[in-house]
Amino acid sequence: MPPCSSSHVRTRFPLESHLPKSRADKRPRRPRFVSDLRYEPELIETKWQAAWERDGIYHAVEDSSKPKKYVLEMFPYPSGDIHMGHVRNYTIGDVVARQAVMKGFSVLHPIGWDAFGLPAENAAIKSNSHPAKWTYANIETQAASFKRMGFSYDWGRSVRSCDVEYYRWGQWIFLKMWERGLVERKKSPVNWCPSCQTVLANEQVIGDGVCWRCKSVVVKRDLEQWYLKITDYAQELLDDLDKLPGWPERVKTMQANWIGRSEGAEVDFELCDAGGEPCGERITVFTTRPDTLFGCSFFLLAPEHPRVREFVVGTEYETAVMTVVDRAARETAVERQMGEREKNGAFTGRFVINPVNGEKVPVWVSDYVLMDYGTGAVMAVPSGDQRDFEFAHKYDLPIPPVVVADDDALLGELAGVSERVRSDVPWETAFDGAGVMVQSGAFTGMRGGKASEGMRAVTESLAEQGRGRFSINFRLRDWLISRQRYWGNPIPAVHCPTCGLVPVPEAQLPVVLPMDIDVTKGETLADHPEFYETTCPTCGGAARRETDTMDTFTCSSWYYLRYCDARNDSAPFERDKADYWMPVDQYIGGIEHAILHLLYSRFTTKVLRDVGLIGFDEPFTNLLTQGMVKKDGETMSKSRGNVVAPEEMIGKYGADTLRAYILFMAPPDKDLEWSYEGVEGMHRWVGRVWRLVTDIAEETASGCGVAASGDTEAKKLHREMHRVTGKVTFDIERFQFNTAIAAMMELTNAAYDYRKSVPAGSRDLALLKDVAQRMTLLLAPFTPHLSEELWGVILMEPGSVHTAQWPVFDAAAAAADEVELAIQVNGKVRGKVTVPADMDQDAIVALALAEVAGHIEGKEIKKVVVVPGKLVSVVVAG
RNA sequence: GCCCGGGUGGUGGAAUGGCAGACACGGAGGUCUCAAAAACCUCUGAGGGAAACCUCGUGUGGGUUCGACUCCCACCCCGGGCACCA
Repeated sequence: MPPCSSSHVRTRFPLESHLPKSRADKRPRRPRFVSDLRYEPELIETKWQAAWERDGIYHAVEDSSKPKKYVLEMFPYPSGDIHMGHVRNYTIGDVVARQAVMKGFSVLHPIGWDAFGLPAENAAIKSNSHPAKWTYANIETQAASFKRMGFSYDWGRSVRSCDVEYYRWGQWIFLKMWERGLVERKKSPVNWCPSCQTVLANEQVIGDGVCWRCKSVVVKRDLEQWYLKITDYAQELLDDLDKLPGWPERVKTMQANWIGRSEGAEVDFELCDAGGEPCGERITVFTTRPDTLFGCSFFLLAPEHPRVREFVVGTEYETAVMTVVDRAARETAVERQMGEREKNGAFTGRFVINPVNGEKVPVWVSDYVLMDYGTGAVMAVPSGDQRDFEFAHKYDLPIPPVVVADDDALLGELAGVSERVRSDVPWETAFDGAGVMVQSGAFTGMRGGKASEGMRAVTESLAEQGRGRFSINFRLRDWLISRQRYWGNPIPAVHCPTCGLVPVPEAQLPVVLPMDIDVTKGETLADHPEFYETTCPTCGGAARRETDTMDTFTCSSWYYLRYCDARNDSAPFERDKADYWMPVDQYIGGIEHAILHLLYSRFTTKVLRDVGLIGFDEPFTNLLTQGMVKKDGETMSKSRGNVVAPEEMIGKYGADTLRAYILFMAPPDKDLEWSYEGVEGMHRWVGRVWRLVTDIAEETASGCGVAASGDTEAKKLHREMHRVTGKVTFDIERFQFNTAIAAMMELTNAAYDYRKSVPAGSRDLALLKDVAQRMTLLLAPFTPHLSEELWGVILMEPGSVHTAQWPVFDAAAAAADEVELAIQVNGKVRGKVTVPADMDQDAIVALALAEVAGHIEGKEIKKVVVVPGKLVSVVVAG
C-alpha cells in the first residue's frame, strides 16, 4: 500500500498546538487529530454564537474611511415562536450583510421588535395576563431563536417599540407633524373592524373589504378620528417612485395605483331652489371628462352627501330618497363597493344648471356615488360612462351622445351637429374612448376623450367664466391613525373644554402608557381616570387626555432611523448618524407591505425631511420582497396543521443547513415549497464540504503531495475555483442565492473529482489548500458557523472568517485555454470541436466545416456565423 | 374589466438571443459491509435504435433571426393587486 493513500491510512497530526488560546478553553474535550473531528453542528454553532457575542464582531461603527452599507430586514412582530417566513427573511438579510462586511463595507445590520399591537392584547385576554408580559416574553423567545440562527445583528442597537424610550419619540414626531399642520381630527365615515373593536386606515382594509390582521369584514361607521395628512404628499409619493429603480416594479405599480392620480377638472353647477329657480349657490363636481359636459343629463349626490336631507325633507321625494340613503347606510363597505351590483337611486326634486349650455339638470341621489372621492357629487354622462349608462336605462333618463368613435355609424348623422338633436344612442354600452365631439356647441368637431383637445378647451372656457378649473384628484385618503385599543403609543393630546384640542407640550413628553390596566376585563385607556383626568397645558383648567392610541404602523414608519442612534435619550436620533447610515441600502421584507408599511415610511421620511431632521427623500434605496414558505402548496398555518418548526430543524440539522436550504430551494422573491428531502440533501452537502476541507487540511499538513503540479486535472480544478468565485460574487449581488449555492456545490464536486482522479501523493497541495480556503470564505455568509470552524480550527487561519477579505474574482484565471464549440448546420447541432481559446476565426471555420462534412457535402454554404467560445453556425442551401 | 407576475423533466429549479434541463430532490443500479446505515461511484426529459446516432421537446398559434425558454404579436391557463374612483 503506498504511504500516501490517504483514504486508507490517515496521516495524523496533533491539533492542540494550532488552536487559538481563547478558543481552546471553549472546547471541553478536544479530539487529538483532525481526522477525529466529526461535523457536529450543535457543538460548533453554540460555540461560535457565544464567541461572536463575546467579541462583539457585529457592532456597527460609523467609519468615514469606509463605504457604508445599511442592510435591514423588516422588524418582526413578536408573535411567539419564529416561523419559516422569519428564517427566510432574516437569512437573506444576513447573507447580504455578512458579505458586505467581508467586502470592506462599514455595515449596519440591526434588529428590533414591532412590539405594540393587538395580538398582544388578545393573547393577554386569553391567558389572563398583561400585553407587556406576553410581548416581552415573546421577544425573549424570538431573540433566542434569531441567535440560534446565527444572524449577524448589532444587538446593541436593538429597539422595542413598546419601550417608552422608543415610543416617546414617536409622540415627538407626532407633535412635529401637528406643528406643520399635518395632524387633523375630523368626523367622517370610517372603517370599523368589529372583531378588533377599532377603526382601521384605508390601507388596512384589504382584499374584499376585510381587516388586514384578522380578516373580518369591515363596516362603515361615522366617527371622529385622528388623521395624518398623507394626501399633502400624494404627488411627491407618486413622483418619487421614479427615484426608486431598486424597487420591484410591481410594488411601485401597486403604490401608484393606490395613490390613484386622476387629471381632470372641477366644474361648478349652479343650484336651483325648491321652486326650480337658480339660487346663486354652487355645487362642484370633479370629472376627468369635461369634454362630455354637453351630454350631462342628470346630476348625482352620494347618499351621505350633507345636502341630501335638506333638499328632500318635507317634500314628496323624501320617502324615496331616504329609502336609498338608509339602505346605503346599512350596507357594509364590501357590499357597497361590489362593482357589478345593481344601482339604486331616487330623484330629489331639485335641479342644477349645466354651466356650458344653461340646461336644467335633475339632481338624483344614488348609492354608486362615493362620498369620500372627489366632492361626493357627480355629473352624469350616460353616453360616456358605463355606470351612468346603466342608471339612465334603469330610470329611463336621456342618453344624449356627445363623443362618438371615428368608425361609428352615428357619426354620419351627427358629425358637425352642434345643437342637440338626439337624446338616445343605439349602443349596448357607453363609449368612453377617444372620438369626435358632437352636439357640443362651439366645441363640436373637436377631439374628445381623456386628456384630449376637447377636454382642455372646455375646461379653459369654464375657467374664463369662473365656472371651472383644471384639477387633479387622488384616490389616496388621509391616514387614519387613532385606535381604540390599549396596547399602543398614546396620542399626545388633551381635550380642553375652553381651549379645544391641545397638543401635549414637548417638555411634558412622554405620555406614558400606564401598566395597571386589566385588558382581560376589556379595559382601555378610556376606562382609566388616572390616565385621562388631567389639566390643560394651555389654560391649566380641568381637561381630558386623549385615550386613543396610535396605529402600530406609526411605530414602524421611522424605526430604521432610530437604529442609527438607538440609545439617544435627547432626540429621536442625531442628524450626523442618520446622514451617515441612511438611506437603507438594502431593505428586505414581505410583499404584504407593498402599500401599508412602505407607503407610510416613505411619507414619514418626507415629513421628517421637511422638519429638517434628515436630508434625503426616500428611506429605502433597494427593496427585495421575499416570497412565502409553503407546504403542500399552502401557506403554513397552525389551523392547517402544516407548520414546519424552525427550532426543530435547527435541532436536527443545525442552523447552517437550514439557512443554506432555505436559500437554495428557490430564488428569494419566489414562493418556496418546503421539502423534508430537500433539507436532508442540503445536510448531506454541508457534511460533504466539512469532510472535503478537513481531508484537505490533513493532506496539506502531512505534506504528502506535490507543491504545484500544473497538470490538466489541476488546471481544471483551478479554473473551476476561479469561475465559482466569480459566480458566487455576482449571484449574491443579484440575490440569486440559489445559483450561488449551486455553484459552490459544483466546486465541491470538482474537488471530489480531482481527488478521485489524481492519486494521493501526486496532488497539488497548494491548489487544494486554495480551494479549501476559498470554499470556506465563499460559504461564510451562507453557513457562518461551519465556515468559522473550518477557517479557525481546521485550516488554522488567523482571525474570524467573517472579517476576512472576500475573495477577489480573477477573470483571467477563470478563463479556459481550450473551449468546446458546438457546430450547427441549419440550426441543428451536428458536431463538436475542441479548440484553443485564442484560435482565429478562419481556422475555427475550417475545422468546423471538416467536422460536419457529412452534413454539408454537395450543398452551397450560404453563411457561417462564429460565436466565440460558444458555437459555429453553418447555413447551407439545397 | 384594468395592471403586474408566472407557465421548462416525476419534483424544486438553471440558462447576457448561442449545445434546454446547471445544481439538488426523488428513482434505478453498483462499491464497501456478515448485514444495515452512512459514505462513495454510475445512470436518470420523451420516443426510436444493438450501437454510433436520429426525431420530438420550455402553455398554444403566428412572426423576427443563421439561431428563440429568452425578443415581437395574438390567445389559453394559474397566482397576485386594483376595481361603481366619476
